[in-house]
Amino acid sequence: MSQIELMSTFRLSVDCAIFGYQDGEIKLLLHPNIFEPFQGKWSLVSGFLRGDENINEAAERIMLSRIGVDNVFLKEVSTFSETSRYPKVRVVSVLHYALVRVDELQYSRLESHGAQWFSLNEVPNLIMDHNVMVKRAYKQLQREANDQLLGKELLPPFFTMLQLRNVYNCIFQKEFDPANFRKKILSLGVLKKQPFKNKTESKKGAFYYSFDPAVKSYCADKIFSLK
Amino acid sequence: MSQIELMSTFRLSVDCAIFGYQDGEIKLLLHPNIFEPFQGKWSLVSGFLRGDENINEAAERIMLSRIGVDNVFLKEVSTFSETSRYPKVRVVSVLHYALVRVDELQYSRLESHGAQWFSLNEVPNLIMDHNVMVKRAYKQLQREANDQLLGKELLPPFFTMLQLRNVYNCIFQKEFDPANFRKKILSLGVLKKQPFKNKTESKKGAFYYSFDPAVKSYCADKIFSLK
DNA sequence: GCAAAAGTGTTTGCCTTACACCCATGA
DNA sequence: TCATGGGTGTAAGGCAAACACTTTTGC
Repeated sequence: MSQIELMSTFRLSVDCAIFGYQDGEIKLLLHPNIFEPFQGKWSLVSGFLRGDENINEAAERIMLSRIGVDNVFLKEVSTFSETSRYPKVRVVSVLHYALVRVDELQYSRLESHGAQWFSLNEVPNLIMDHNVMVKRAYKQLQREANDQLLGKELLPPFFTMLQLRNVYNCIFQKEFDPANFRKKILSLGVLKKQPFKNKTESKKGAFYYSFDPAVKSYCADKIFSLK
Repeated sequence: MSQIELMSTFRLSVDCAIFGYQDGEIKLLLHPNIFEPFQGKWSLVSGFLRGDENINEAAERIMLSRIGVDNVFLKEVSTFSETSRYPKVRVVSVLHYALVRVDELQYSRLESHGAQWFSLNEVPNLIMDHNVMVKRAYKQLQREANDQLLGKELLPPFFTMLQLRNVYNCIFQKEFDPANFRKKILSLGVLKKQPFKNKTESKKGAFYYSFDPAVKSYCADKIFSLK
């Protein structure tokens, strides 16, 4: 066993599967890689850990510098460490997933990097093991969307029950019953009814809701049984 | 920003919270650290990633070399990457948890390293952030014990319903109702009744069960609602 | 016979699901 | 007036918690 093998040097990459909600579906933000040998191929948003930050700080820095959003919903998913996943240099990645409001992103910054939103069923071939990462990140998103009420991170501050239900329909790839969805969500006690209506999506008009900032922990138990 | 900060060199540590089941309770295997400045203080079982292996292989190598067991149930939990968590060198850790059968361990190997089993409510002060690691690993164990029927990894090949229930009582820190537990577990359809009984734990004698090797995925949904 | 665990059955109440039904209104 | 989503109500079914009850056998 050579000394190189025992004391390997490598770089730690922080990769972010960034999910947004646009045109009634969950989308994934990709950008073209700028380094050889992957130049031009689509990739998750990523960067290397620096000496003056922990992994979470690195993820926040990368999100801010690449898409210009701060205070992002960010969760660690898992590591990727196959020895041959990157040529020449050993790179270990820590995958995260992020939820962002598409309208909050600075399009100028996105476009300057060539970033684009992709539907989840139209994700192209990505570099390295990034296609596997997308699948795993999405699974974790599904699991956690059932542990707590997400949506705050994907929707504008005020949203209708229809909009929230559409998000959940997308995430879980199923049609929730409108009546039961409403009752279940309201019973969680984390939404605040607003005194004004959205009239663009129905004739009658639907009240807007927002997340009650007074409630910290959204849900202790599972939201849906998903049978 | 100095070059050091941008291109930090660091080592990647693989840490294992090893859980076993002994004397009717869940225990944690610790060993005394051998490196300065932590020499002699209790620590999780850990080692550094080498250049010729991925993280999972490293964890398996460490488990085999330290406690002499192969084919261990191993799950990645999360990373720990505070910049100041280790003096001088930057060390990023990937925490795992492992389930082992206490009787399978080679005691000679354990003792040569000075390793010891600790009750979960008697865990001493550990080095670095290892106490936080133990808590997080245990929480993940709880979550996953509700996603799938564990126990195979902690109990001998043949076990009674009482033994399995005791494991679950320990993991979830609650008393499951014997009748309901039996019905719930058997309804999962993953256990195989054996044609012989254990007579040491009750007068009447309880049939042994084993995990049915034909069943791969133990449980798709939650086992207990845990309200 | 007593105690103690094994094992089965039953009742109760809650939660989910499915769906009926009325409301409001733009086209 | 008709279609569409908003919103409320309710009946049926499934499931889990609580617990009664019988079995078995070492002491």
